[in-house]
Amino acid sequence: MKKATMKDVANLAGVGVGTVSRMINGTKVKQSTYEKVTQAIQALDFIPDETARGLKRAMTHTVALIVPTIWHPFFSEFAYHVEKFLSQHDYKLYLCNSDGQSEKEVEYVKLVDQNRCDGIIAITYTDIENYISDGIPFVSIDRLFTQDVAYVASDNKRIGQLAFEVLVGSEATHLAYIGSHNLIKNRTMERGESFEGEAKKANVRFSKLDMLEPVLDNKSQIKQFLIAHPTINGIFAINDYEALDVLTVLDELGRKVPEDVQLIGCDGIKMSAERDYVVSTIKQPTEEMAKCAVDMVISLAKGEEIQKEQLLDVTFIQRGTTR
Amino acid sequence: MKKATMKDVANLAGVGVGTVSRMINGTKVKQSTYEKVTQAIQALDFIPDETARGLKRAMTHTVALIVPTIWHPFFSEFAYHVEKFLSQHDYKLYLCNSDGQSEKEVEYVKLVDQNRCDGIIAITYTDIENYISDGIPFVSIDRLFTQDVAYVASDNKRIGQLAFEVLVGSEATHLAYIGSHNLIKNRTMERGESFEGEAKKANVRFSKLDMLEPVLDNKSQIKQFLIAHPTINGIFAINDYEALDVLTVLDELGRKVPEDVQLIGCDGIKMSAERDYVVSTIKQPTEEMAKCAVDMVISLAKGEEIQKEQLLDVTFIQRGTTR
DNA sequence: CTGTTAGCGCATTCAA
DNA sequence: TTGAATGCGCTAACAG
Repeated sequence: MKKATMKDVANLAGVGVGTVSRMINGTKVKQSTYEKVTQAIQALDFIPDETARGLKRAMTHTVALIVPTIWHPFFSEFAYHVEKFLSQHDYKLYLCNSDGQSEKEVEYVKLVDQNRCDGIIAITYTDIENYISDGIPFVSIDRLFTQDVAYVASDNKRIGQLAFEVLVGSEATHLAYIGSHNLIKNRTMERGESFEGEAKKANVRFSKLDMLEPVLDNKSQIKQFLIAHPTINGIFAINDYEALDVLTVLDELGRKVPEDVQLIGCDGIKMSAERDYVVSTIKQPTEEMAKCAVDMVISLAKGEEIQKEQLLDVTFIQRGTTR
Repeated sequence: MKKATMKDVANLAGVGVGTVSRMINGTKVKQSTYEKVTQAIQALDFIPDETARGLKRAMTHTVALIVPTIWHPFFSEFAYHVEKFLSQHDYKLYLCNSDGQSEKEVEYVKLVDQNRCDGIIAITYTDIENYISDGIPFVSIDRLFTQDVAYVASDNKRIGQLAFEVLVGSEATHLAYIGSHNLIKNRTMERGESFEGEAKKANVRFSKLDMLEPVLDNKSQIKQFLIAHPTINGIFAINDYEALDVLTVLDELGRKVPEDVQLIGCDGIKMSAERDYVVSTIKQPTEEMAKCAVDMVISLAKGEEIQKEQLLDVTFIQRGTTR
């Protein structure tokens, strides 16, 4: 049977379409009509056409999430929470994998102009700020824009400090930072900078390996570095993947973790909700970041004024790679 | 500036709206008008309103993907590929986390009736077949429906066979299957069944631990089982997570892998594209499954007739838990 | 090849 | 409180 429209409902209930529309949108109607219409809706299995509503209201109740790839535990955890919170507000989510390519990001940003979604939450590490037509509801994650773009990020400076505190607190005497970066300024760089800053300030022995992306021979560079600095006994890696690679290399070098060397990662990734963290780590508050981003983007979509910057706190998670 | 509409473009170019529409939809027009219109489009930054197109054509070029949770490497890999293939066909993807709850699945299935999407790809382990109004474009993954629902699955019988062949081929003499299942009939159960069948057929010593979900004390049950059957030296786990738990328990019991005991998981999960598999495993052809599902759902959305059953082949991936 | 027009299904204005 | 009418932006049918 063909899908029922509002007109069908109105006819069956013996009222005007306007009345049905108002009822659906929550305007109060007389009790008797309410019942008639409700019956008609049920009888016809009527479900409002969201496309038509979208056209009329110029609002889709949809948000696009742009990530480099959903196939990564940090992004998939984030996406999970974003969808959860959006869903609580009755919003739908477009999933957009950019593969880190600027052109794809730009393509997905157009979803707003096409009226396919009301706003965008994006994790990008390329240069797209120039393509964000201003005025579109856009919330960036962990990214510092020069322009007037809303963002939520975890406190990356605090991450470096915390890593320092933990390592020194458990008697590391020669610290090292191991990480990589690309040319776009993003906030993860601050992790290493503040870690280094703390070490220098406290006059603790410090070395670093900061590679320029794309990094092809990550593990061999790490190995070289660790051989060159054999006294390192406290390592802070820029993220948990890097930490896992460091762990592998340490193992190859026959160095015991955490007895000989302690290691802290960053991000707090887990393969999935019920699995454990992979190393001792500084955890980003993924769920709060998602909630924050959702609240912001919905507010922006409604044209409300918001606090454009949100910095959230991080926590240390103790696992097997520190004592 | 307000968004330009087709009418604006038509006015500026001095043509009718129909002409503009036809141009956008690829109908041939005279070279001179083509140029005029193209200029007007660029001048006005015109982007067609997809909501209006959707209303008119009753087609949204959007597909919904329902998964238990995107925060799981198998589902996020699958979702990654699904989005990639959809994108190649110029389709968008709604991400839907069901948390394994039937009500949420039903809610998301309604997206089709709301005209928010043209079809659905779903990985479900609950009893929703009754809620799928027939006729809606629905493709199920790894799930055996009693009704006339299209599905794509990997060859789960072959999975069990392959696991058997590999283990026996590398000289395991006492095989075991470790897994769990719930009450909904799904195809993963076939993995253990065919594995057991092969063992019986070949007269190889065989034990099994098949737990009923929800399993609360997975590892302790595994430990008990392995202690009760100390001669087991070849284990097939229903999936890679189960295999990881088995690995942990074996380690606790001081049994060397793969020297004392060999272990094969299933699914072939990786934390992300560039990371490695976590154990020796029988890999599901995730990417092909995604391609297949996308092709099927788009065909169904177009009203085409399709082959409703697709069984795809699996492969053994050798890693550190087998010799 | 092109302009005009009639809806797609709904929300909203204006009268009643 | 309600019905009727108008139009959101676009596509497709029709006439030229």
